[in-house]
Amino acid sequence: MPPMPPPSEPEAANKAARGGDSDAPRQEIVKAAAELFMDLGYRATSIDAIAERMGSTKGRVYHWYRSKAEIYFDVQRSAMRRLTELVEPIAREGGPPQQRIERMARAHVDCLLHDLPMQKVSVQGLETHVITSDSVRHAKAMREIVGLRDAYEALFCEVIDEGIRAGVFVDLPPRLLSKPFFGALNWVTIWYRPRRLQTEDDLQMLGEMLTEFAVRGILKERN
Amino acid sequence: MPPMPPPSEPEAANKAARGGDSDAPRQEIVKAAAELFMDLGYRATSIDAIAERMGSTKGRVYHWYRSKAEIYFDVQRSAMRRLTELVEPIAREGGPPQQRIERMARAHVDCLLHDLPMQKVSVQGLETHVITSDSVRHAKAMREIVGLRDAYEALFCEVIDEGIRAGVFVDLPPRLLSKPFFGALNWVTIWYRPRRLQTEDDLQMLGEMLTEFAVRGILKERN
DNA sequence: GTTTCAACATACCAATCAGTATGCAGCCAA
DNA sequence: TTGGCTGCATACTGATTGGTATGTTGAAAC
Repeated sequence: MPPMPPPSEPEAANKAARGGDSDAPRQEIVKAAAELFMDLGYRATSIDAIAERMGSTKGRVYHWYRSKAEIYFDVQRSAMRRLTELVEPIAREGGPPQQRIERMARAHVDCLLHDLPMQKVSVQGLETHVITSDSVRHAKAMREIVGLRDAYEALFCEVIDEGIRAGVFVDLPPRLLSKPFFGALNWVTIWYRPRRLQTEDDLQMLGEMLTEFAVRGILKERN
Repeated sequence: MPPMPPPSEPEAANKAARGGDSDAPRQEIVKAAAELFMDLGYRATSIDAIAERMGSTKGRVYHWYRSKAEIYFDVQRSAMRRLTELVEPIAREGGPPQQRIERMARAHVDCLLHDLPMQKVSVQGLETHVITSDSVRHAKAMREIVGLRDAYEALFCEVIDEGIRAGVFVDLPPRLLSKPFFGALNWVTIWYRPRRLQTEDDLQMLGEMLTEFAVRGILKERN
């Protein structure tokens, strides 16, 4: 595999953007790691492979991260942050619950499809494979990730609850109803493989189709 | 972990039941392996751990299997065989497509829930993590598993196609429509954790709820 | 110009683990 | 009773890999 050219993105002037923590080199590592986690899984991905994908060596990775698990948790954080940034504004909007949940689902799927590596790692229960190896050491980070996911799913559950009380969604516990709802959407991370000839239009149609399926699943039939 | 007592099942008289291949000790290994694959993932599961779970040692495992990948493929085969045995008869029955697809989905979910370890390993794209390590050596076994899964999914696609032509299901390619359909059902292998206080009734209600959600997703709305 | 330090690269270690080689007990046939 | 064979257990090896310890370099600070 030929070494990748340096990213040469507009990397200027975000040095101390955040608390001095989340940097540009860290994001590059997270991206490379997410791609490998997606293809090989967490265990099978070696730090050397992550470094090689960036055209560097292990030293660089361990300069920015103290362990592989820490990289993994950053992948999770990034994924949840992007989803929340996209979906939360829609959830806070007004309007009928049916339209809001549809727009939220659509944004959710679009994010999955356009950021597949990170989102695939995040969305599947891959975490269990990590915690079991070091259940004690990373308990705090695990709780944080679980908290982020719970808060994100709560956005949907609240809108679903609204729709139930309005009588337009089937009358079941929102927490339970959200499971197959997310299933219909998130399953795309399991079966979908990006093709060469796939256009942006194809992705849009796919997103629309999955969204409509999921919404039909919660809509009460109106005879 | 205390060593498990010997299974002491009715293990008599199935010695040469099949072609002399699939035996009772092999099934015990497959079961132990499936449970560990589910909890830890393929890579993180060591042969020693599989043996320890059976109260034996590595020698026993390697007496019946030549590699870890071979065990993995047997888990897949067993899972697909059970599903197909349950669902195929329903698919071959007569009756309206809506009722048939509902019964098939129900049988599918029930099988997932009652055989979680094997089915979870089978249903998720865990396979990719295996092939990438030895893509050439296990290509044949991989093709077999993929073939089994394709044939199984085709059972659903055919009934869906019937329903589309009858005008009761939404008019989309069955192959595509089946993706979120399976997603709504299969996602249960990701979020569901068996609880101590879970009764058989709870499982039944869960299966019913997921099935109804999935069927609503393909049903054309009748205004 | 030299001190300092961030940002890496290189070399190395210890642990894990798939797979192999070998030992060994019991059973069955001759 | 012996020879062979099945069904394991035990001992061992080579390869991988997470993590550490130690160089090295370029540039800013003074």
